[in-house]
Amino acid sequence: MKVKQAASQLEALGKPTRLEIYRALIRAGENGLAVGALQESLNIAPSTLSHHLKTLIISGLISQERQATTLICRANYNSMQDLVNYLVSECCVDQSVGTTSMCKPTPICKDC
Amino acid sequence: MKVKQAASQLEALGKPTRLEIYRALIRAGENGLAVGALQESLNIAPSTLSHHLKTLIISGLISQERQATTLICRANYNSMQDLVNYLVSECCVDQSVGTTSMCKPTPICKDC
DNA sequence: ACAGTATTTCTAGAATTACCGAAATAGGTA
DNA sequence: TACCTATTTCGGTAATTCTAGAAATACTGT
Repeated sequence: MKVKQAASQLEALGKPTRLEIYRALIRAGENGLAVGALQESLNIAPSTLSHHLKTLIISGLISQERQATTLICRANYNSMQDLVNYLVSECCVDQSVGTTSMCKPTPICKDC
Repeated sequence: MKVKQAASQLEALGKPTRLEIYRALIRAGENGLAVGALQESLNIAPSTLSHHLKTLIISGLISQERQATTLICRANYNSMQDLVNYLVSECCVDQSVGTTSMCKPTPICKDC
């Protein structure tokens, strides 16, 4: 993953409104949620919700599938996985030899 | 973790410049990096770097320790761990029973 | 105290973003 | 076709943010 794409995804999650949207989709699992259901449960203006969904879609974090007149939104779990991996993948690689790893006792990278 | 704090940390990582700063510190491990070393390797104006470091510090993602005239910056690994946990912690909890979990074959939550 | 290096604060302009109401579009159905 | 529901696009305002040069501050060593 390139830094620009990772930043785009992190920025997409960096506003409370969009983070709530995303977490609702994470909670929903593979069933996803309709735009209308999101709008009702989060209580934000339809145009605002649409705007935020677009941001999340462009970043690749979520996707939509049309079912008749409703649009089902789903979190893209692979994107989240890739993003987390990107954040921790180079953990400690520049660290001098012989020092204790920062990653213990709660390692964020598999090599530490 | 509250949504506002998580969003603050994600937003802090959501600009390429700050993400590069953060990743440099992740790579540096527990030794950390001086502000001046960051400035030289990333080639950004000192005032801009200072501004971004402040954002990262306020969000809790990094911290600084003074060593004589230089300030050593370090990534706060626990914060990253908490943030990742927050993102995936409620994965699939609203999902209907009987459906296959989205979390396979690359689970992002330990329960799936 | 003074000089020197390291870093932050101040200031300001350009650019981006959030937000929402109103109008427009997409798809389904009678 | 005409209508209905679901969702997006448009238009505009207010607020935030990025960026960096110049000045100010923090700390050390002499």
